[in-house]
Amino acid sequence: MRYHRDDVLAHAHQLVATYGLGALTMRRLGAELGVQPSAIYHHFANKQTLLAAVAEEILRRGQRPRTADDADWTGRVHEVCAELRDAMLACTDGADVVATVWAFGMGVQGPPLELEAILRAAGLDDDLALVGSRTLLHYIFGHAFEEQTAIQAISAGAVERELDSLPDFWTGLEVVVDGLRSRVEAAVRA
Amino acid sequence: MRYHRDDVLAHAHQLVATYGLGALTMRRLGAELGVQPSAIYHHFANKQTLLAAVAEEILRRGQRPRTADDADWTGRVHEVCAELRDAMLACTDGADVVATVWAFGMGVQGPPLELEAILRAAGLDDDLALVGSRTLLHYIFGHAFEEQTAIQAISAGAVERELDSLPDFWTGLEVVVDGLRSRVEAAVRA
DNA sequence: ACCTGAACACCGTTCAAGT
DNA sequence: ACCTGAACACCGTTCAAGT
Repeated sequence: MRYHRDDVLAHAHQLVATYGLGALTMRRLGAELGVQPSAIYHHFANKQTLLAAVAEEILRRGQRPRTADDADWTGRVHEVCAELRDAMLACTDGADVVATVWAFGMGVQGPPLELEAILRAAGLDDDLALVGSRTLLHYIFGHAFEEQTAIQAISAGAVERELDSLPDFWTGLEVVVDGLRSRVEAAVRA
Repeated sequence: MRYHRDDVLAHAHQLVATYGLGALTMRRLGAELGVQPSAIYHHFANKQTLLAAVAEEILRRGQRPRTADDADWTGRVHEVCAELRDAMLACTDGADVVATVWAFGMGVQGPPLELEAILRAAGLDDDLALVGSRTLLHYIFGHAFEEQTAIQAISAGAVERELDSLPDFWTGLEVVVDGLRSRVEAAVRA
């Protein structure tokens, strides 16, 4: 059996989604495809590149059509944040994968660019739109990573942490959005 | 030569601080101490436990005396956030280590508890103080992790990202604090 | 274009046994 | 209490060679 890049990527994504990031191994991926580990290197330069592709795939699968709602910037921010969060939570270790790839500056540029554009359209200058976009991202990544890790740690039996000690996602997001609102109002007044 | 737990921990911390998280290996740690890899397991149950101890050590070394300034809660929040951030940035991969250990719910409880207490003292109820503390933490972890990774990627020659595309830490923190301020003012009015 | 086979230089962890 | 020595079951990556 001979594979293309997309076949290998699909299998890599399925491996992560089903068994978690720890299961994504060049050797295991090769074995599941019935191929030598070294064969993977024909499709991806190294594991980091493969992982970046998996992150993009996680986001791609989570994409939803935007509801045309140009009136309120906060509604548009919520929509993008919810899509990003849901995409990560739909995949085992999804937050870890996406946040790691993002931190290394490899791809995962859709959501941050979209948030930046929304904040600029709301009236913020370029610098503040960048800061706002990144602050939202850090919050979303941090919350999703923590929530996902806690859920998995609990379901794995290592009950060292209680699920109810996890604060609600939307309450925290609202705090950040409130902070941005004060900047938007100041910008609109000027 | 025979070692105690603290000797092993000090060497593990130094390994991470000098060469990064990737250099922290049970085998390498043993080799540097002139001991078999299996000897480490006499002092730490496994690598995860050792890593948690390293995270605590990173925070311990970054501890600073608090300037007694009870008047303004925002000043106290800034102080804790700055200490946490500086502690992580003082160690190679410090943000990665501390955020990972935190997400796994093993230790690293000082800063979040301190932030919670400050927010409660400012007038927020328990739920909002928890949300606020976590939101600040996610922001600090996310920003420090990204900044540290970018700096190291650039200094390693892999210049795929520009340092000036990193938004300022304090501007983003101010956005979150502004969001919290609106909650504190609402709580004080009630 | 896609893959094999073999090798290199590593991992974490366990466990019986030693002092 | 602290460590040895050996083993088990893995890693990512390279590279010449095959079809």
